[in-house]
Amino acid sequence: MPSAEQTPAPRSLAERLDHLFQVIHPADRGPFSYHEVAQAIREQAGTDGPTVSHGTLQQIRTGAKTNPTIKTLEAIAAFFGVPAAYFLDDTVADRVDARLRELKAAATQSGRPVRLPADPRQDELADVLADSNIRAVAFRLAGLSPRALKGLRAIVDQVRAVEGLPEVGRAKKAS
Amino acid sequence: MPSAEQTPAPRSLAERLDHLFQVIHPADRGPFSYHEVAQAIREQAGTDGPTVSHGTLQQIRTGAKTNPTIKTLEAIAAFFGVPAAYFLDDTVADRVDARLRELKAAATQSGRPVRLPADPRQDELADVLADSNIRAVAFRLAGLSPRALKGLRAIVDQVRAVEGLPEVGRAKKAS
DNA sequence: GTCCAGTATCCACTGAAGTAGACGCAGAAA
DNA sequence: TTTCTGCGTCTACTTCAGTGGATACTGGAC
Repeated sequence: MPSAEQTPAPRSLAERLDHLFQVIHPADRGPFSYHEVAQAIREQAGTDGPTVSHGTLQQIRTGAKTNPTIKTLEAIAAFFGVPAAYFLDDTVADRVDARLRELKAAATQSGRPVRLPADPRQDELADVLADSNIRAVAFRLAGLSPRALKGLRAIVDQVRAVEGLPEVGRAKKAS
Repeated sequence: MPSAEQTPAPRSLAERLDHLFQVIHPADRGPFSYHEVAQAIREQAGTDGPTVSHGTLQQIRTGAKTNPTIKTLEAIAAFFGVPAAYFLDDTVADRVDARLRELKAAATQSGRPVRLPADPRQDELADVLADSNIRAVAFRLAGLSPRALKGLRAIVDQVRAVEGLPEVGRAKKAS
């Protein structure tokens, strides 16, 4: 039952970031570019939050820099919607990767949401934010009591109805 | 599941390191000194591992430096026997602190120094196994609008607060 | 073919993290 | 008392993480 992941090799920081780039991206296109991520982090952070340059992203991903500061790490993690501990802790990394697979499967099942036909580039941005927000919610579920989760499930079902989304059959259980 | 801890959870990096200094030390004496920790890390690491100077320890603990590199963090965490994610992730920090309290209570009776030889992350396996309810919610998130997801995130955060769970996400609140 | 927009990579520069020595201040021993 | 030892703090210096512009490459539009 614990779909035992057998990626035994303790992956390096570069490999972990590369993995995020490969796995997390809009469904209808390829991975993010360094400039994209850097700019998104810059906008999302505003004035208070930490930012990361495209150069730093490239250097960390390619292994040229192996010892970033925690603020850099947190900024990157926040963009991809994963806890910063993902880069430091094998256990956290495995759990996150497992959940990422679940979310990816769920997203492909429900199909792409239809969005306003505005600027196609903004459409992609909205897609990205959606994925990121899903992860933000999903990670917050850990530790909640079954009772609370049941209540939340009902709430989400109601929200789905409001937004005109189909019901989720409980038979869906992509292993 | 962790009983709702009421202790004032250390939040900032400085507070967390200070907490480790206060909690983890030989039973028959006071806390470690910076020089002690620095030298112990130096010896324990040998030639390959990362080291930390006494100045760095003091600066981080007092808040003079708030953005260390991950190798510095890992070296400190290794000495105190806690996962490096302790400094970044509230959930990990709470779990470790709970375990530390247990060990301290047991150690003060037996007169042994407080250490963390065991892996404090084994508890997370239970969380993973209890994920069926989480999956049920997560599946329903796919396709929802960013606006709805943001609202749900707030709801989940409130539920977490009600159940005494720590906040999720970037723990940093750079003053 | 020529542009052009977007990409990854490289690299000189800036600034902050890390270092290690100096300093002052305790408390204990002589 | 003085001396010594060990402590935390401070700080000049070194090192390297982070930045951002330059560069070259690619694929598509014309």
